[in-house]
Amino acid sequence: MAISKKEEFSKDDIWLADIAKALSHPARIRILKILTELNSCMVGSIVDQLPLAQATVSQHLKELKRVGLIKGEIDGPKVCYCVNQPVLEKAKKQLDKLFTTIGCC
Amino acid sequence: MAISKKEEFSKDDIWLADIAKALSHPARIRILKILTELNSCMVGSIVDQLPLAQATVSQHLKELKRVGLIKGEIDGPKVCYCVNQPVLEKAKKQLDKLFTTIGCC
DNA sequence: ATAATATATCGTATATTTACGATGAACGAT
DNA sequence: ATCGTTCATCGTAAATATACGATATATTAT
Repeated sequence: MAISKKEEFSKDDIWLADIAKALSHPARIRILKILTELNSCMVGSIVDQLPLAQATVSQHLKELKRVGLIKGEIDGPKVCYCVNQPVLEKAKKQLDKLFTTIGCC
Repeated sequence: MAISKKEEFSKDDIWLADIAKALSHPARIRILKILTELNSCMVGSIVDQLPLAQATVSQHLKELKRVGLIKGEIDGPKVCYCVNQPVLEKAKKQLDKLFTTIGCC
């Protein structure tokens, strides 16, 4: 695509677009829900509930981690992932702000 | 990516992911704001405010239209775009539901 | 009819995303 | 030390997204 023009927009818009990108695959939305549903948050448990290979799930987790929506703590050979509430709250706030700005509700 | 697995998720998750995808570029977030700010919503007015070529803006409008977030009415040689409130409201509702589900606020 | 204006679409180049198998790295148990 | 388990990363292939110039289409004005 030649050179990306994304950086020429406002910080806020770039940040929110990036959060939206992290939410733009059903697997990643499902993962967020699974992390909430399960007491355990091992990667294996997530893989079990998705129609995707372990390597693919790992990539999706990486994308969610990249924007800060989840965080992972190493626990022996396992990794325990969970939703990162502060970022989630910021995302909700910014999305609400956008919807208000563009006249919703 | 070989064959997409997106269809193997729930309708709701697919729909919300698709809305998120439409919001996943700062230009498209900016466009939604511009459509609200401007009394006029001609494509030309939008192009003037973005660092992108007309063809590129047209593509972004197409993506927003694809998911129903905006609609365009032909007005002579011009096209008047505006935010599609019902879809916007559904998007907000579904996003709120997601955030509530995953424990936010 | 012709010209000017507004927008969409086509063609194309490059970047990024999605998916997977295979491999590697880290840890716990034997 | 070796083995099994858990997860990330590498390499790779195909799909999709982004960007633009050029062109097509449609309407209004002359």
